[in-house]
Amino acid sequence: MHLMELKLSQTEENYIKAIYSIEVHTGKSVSTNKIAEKLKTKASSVSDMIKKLSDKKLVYYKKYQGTKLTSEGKSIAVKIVRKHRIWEVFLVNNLDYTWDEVHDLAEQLEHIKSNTLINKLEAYLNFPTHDPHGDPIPDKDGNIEHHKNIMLSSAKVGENCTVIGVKDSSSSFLKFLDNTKIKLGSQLKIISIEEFDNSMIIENNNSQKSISHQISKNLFVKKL
Amino acid sequence: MHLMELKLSQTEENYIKAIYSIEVHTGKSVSTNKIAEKLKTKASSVSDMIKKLSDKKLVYYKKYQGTKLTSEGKSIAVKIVRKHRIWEVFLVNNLDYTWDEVHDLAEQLEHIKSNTLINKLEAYLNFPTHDPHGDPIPDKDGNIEHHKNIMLSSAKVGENCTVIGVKDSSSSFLKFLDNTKIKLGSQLKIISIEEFDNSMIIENNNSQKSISHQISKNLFVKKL
DNA sequence: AATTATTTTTAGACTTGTCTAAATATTTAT
DNA sequence: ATAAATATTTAGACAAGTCTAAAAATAATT
Repeated sequence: MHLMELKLSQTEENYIKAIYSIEVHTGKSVSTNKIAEKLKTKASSVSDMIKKLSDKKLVYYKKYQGTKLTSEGKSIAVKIVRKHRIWEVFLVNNLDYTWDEVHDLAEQLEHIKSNTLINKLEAYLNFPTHDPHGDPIPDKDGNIEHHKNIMLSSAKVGENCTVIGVKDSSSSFLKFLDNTKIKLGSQLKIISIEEFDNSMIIENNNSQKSISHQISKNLFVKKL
Repeated sequence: MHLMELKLSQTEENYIKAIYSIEVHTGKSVSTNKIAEKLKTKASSVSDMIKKLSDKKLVYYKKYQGTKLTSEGKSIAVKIVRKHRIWEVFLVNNLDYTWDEVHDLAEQLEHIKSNTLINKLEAYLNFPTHDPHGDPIPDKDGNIEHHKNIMLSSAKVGENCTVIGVKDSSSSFLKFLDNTKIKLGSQLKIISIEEFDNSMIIENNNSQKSISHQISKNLFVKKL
C-alpha cells in the first residue's frame, strides 16, 4: 500500500525496532524514557527522532502522550525482526556460533539492504520457524506466530515436551544451557518434581538431570 | 604491531578501499580527483577525509602531492577486500546469486564488524582461493596471491586451461558468460584459432563454441 | 618565463544524530 | 488542590560527512 520504498537510516531502523519491542511487551503506547533507556541514549534525542518518524508516518505521536507504531511502522519493524532472526539461525546453525554470541552480529546484519537476500537466505536455511532463542520468525508477508508462552515449569510429571525458546536470554543463562546440553529442539521428559523447591528431574538424551525452578521458569516448551 | 584496534566508520573504510584499489592499479601515489571520481563525491570532501586518515596514520599525505596508504592502511584495505570477496563467494555459491548481482551486496556486507565472522565464513566455504570474478582472496594474515594475468587470448591451439577470472566485470559481459555456460572453474580446450579475426573455437562441457577475440581478451585462465 | 588551465585546498554552510541545560507538562503526594 | 517530583520537550551546541564557491598551488602552453 506504500507508494514508494522509503529508505531508512540504520538509526531510524533501530528506533523503530526498539519501539516495536517495547510496544509488544507492554501493549501500551511507548514512553520517551523507555525508548531512551532501551537505546542507551537521552530522552531529548528520542524526542527529536520521534518527530522525524512521525513526519514519515511511521509512528503516531502527540506531545507528552507517548508514541505508537503505525501499521507501516509495524510492518517495517517486523521486517527487521525477520532479518535479525534469520541471520541468527545462519550464524548458529551454519557457522557454529553459540546462542549467546550471535545477538550483536545479527544486530549489524539486520540492517543489510536487499530485497532478495533475506528470502534467499531463508530458503537456504530451509525456512526455519524459530531463531536459536526460540523466538518465531515472521514470514515474507510479516505474519508472525505468537507462541503461547508455555514454560517448562508448568509441565506435569510424565509429560514430554520440546524446548522452543528461552525467556531470559542473558549470556550466563545461555551458557548454562550449553553446558547442560539443553538446546533448541531438545526433547525433555519430566520424571519428577520436588515439592520443596519445585526443582525437576528431567530426562534428556537418555540421561537424567536436575533443573532448578529458576531454570524451568525460563524455558519455553511445546507439549508433545 | 598496532597497539589498539582503531574503529573506522563505513565511510573511512570506503576511502581506504578506494585508495587501495587505485594505488594497486597505477602504482603511483593517488590524486584527490581520482578518489573523488571513484567514490562519486567532490574533491573538497576527499581533501577533508584524507586529512583525517592522515591524522590516524593510515595514509601518507603532503598537500598537493597526492596520497598513499601506510602499511597500517594497506593492511586494513586488504582486510576489507578479503571480506568483500569471501561474501561474494557465499552469495554466488550458496545463495545462487549470479556474478553480476553480488557486488553491491558485498559492498554492504564487507563492513560488518566482527573478528570471527569472516574466518568462520571462510571455513564454512572451504577456504576458497578466488571470488566469483576470479580475484584472489587474501588469507587471514593479509597475504594475497597476485595471479599472473594470463588471458585466454594468449593460449595456443590444443592447450587446456581453467577459467579463473574476468577482466571486464561489466554486467553485460557477466551475463554473456552465464548464457554461454562459461563460469569460474570451467575447463576449456582450444580447438582452433581463426587468423582473420582471432576468434577461437573452444570446447567446454563437451560442446564447441566460438569465442570472439573481444571475449578471450577478457578471460583470465590458468594453463593445465 | 609568463600566462592559462587544471588540480587541490580552504572557508563557510547544511544534514543527521547526538548531547547538556533549561523550560514546560504531567503525575504523584500531601 | 496545591506543591513536589518526574517526564518530556525545546533551544543551542557539537561531530561527522557532505557540498558550493572561492583561493592557492601545480602543471601545461605558448
